[in-house]
Amino acid sequence: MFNINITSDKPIYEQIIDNIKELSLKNILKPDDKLPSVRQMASMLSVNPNTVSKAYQELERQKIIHTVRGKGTFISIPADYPIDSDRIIKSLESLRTICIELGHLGFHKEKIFKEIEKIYCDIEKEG
Amino acid sequence: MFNINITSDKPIYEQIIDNIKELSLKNILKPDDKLPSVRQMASMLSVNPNTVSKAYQELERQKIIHTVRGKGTFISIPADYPIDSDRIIKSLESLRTICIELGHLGFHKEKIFKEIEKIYCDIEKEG
Amino acid sequence: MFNINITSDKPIYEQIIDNIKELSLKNILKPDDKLPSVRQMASMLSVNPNTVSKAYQELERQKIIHTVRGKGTFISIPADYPIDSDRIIKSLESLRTICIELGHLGFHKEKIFKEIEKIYCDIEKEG
Amino acid sequence: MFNINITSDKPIYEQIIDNIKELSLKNILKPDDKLPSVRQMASMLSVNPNTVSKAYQELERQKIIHTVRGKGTFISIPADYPIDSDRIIKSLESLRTICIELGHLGFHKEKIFKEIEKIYCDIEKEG
DNA sequence: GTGGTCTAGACCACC
DNA sequence: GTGGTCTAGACCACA
Repeated sequence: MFNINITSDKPIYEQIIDNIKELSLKNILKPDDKLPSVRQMASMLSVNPNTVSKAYQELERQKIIHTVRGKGTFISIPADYPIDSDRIIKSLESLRTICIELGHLGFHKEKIFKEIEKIYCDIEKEG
Repeated sequence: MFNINITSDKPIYEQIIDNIKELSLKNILKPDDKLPSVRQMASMLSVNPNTVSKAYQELERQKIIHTVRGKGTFISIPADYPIDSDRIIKSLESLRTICIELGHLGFHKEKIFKEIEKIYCDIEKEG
Repeated sequence: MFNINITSDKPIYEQIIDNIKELSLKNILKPDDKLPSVRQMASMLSVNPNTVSKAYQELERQKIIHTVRGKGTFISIPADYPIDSDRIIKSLESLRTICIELGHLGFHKEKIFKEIEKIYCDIEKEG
Repeated sequence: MFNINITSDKPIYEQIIDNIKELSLKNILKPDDKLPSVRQMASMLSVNPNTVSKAYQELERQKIIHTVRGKGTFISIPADYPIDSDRIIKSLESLRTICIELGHLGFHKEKIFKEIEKIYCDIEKEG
């Protein structure tokens, strides 16, 4: 279920975040589903609990999960208006950077569209 | 011409790389155009020459620029078959991650397509 | 273990690269073995950490080593298909240049073969 | 006849040296043949005369060519005993380094032998 | 003039 | 603890 690559240049805590976001978007993790505890998750993934903790904190900050003291951590109901304009701006900048990079790698607009179709095809497969 | 943000979390040398890639894709920097020398660029950007040098070296590895000994650094002619499959895989993974992130921010497929149209509109404006 | 000659005309970071490649080919450094940390290696060789870092980064680009975040740097398992055709072309050009140079120094084909036998004898001694 | 690549990482003056050594070994340039003057060579190759001059000086130091004042520069008769042991040691070290590099690129002894056969095949073609 | 290498020393993110 | 980035300033080879 979780893809973690300790060799990757991407920090492990970010990979955990990405995994949970993906499972949530795919509706495999649904609102009010309980996440494994920090320690369970850490031993599942063979990583340091601090790393998992950092991921959970960031996800909480982004209102994707929330913690109930003494109960555990749960997937949140997506807000209608996230309006975290900083994150939007950053994401759109990243999108721009990647389009440029892909441009240099021979991917032009239509080819990028096709790749995105593929990604959505995968994301919406479940649900 | 160059947008560098010293306070950004993205390393300066990567920002330089991104800027040059963008200018090259926009055809503002054309093949055989001379880039500012390492020292010129460094003083333009108020940055250490080593930082510029690192950016140039990475761009050279990616065959986007090349150096002529004692003369300077020049934009290369795009190769017909670059195909650095590692870079392609990484870029497509980033694209996937960003689509998921944008999904959580309320951007679904059609909205992402519109954003990419905007990006291409900007890139191809010159030419 | 490591032969570094500060007065050599060959850059120190390249000498470090060559040393690690040799130890790896001799199987003295085996896959998953941990390399000394950048700082350890730097103090071992009485060299600046940045210089070691540059060597490690180049070795990583060549997929001979890889880093695990927060853990250190490790010898990689040789890929089945590395095939960096640029590096192969460059190496064969160097081989050609050296054969010509050795030709001028009185080494002809058979004598070069004998030298290579010696080199392989040394490389395969361990293992 | 001359292959010079100003984009190469190898200094131009070394490329000139390599070219002349190769032509000499192939016996296309024979003892007592006159080389183009520094200026002729420079304009032939579109390089700076200083660069050609540096190459000629190094070739003279290696006793591969010699200058007759007022007459020009000529290919020397190969000495029976070059005994430039420094150059021999350096060349054999380079040979070793390249064998190791080629080892990492999937070329083992027999394959290297084959490459050398190819090189000699090319060198001795003329004669 | 150009880029390439190296040092000493600092700060940071990640685990 | 690890590696990654950056600075300031030096020296060198090449053209």
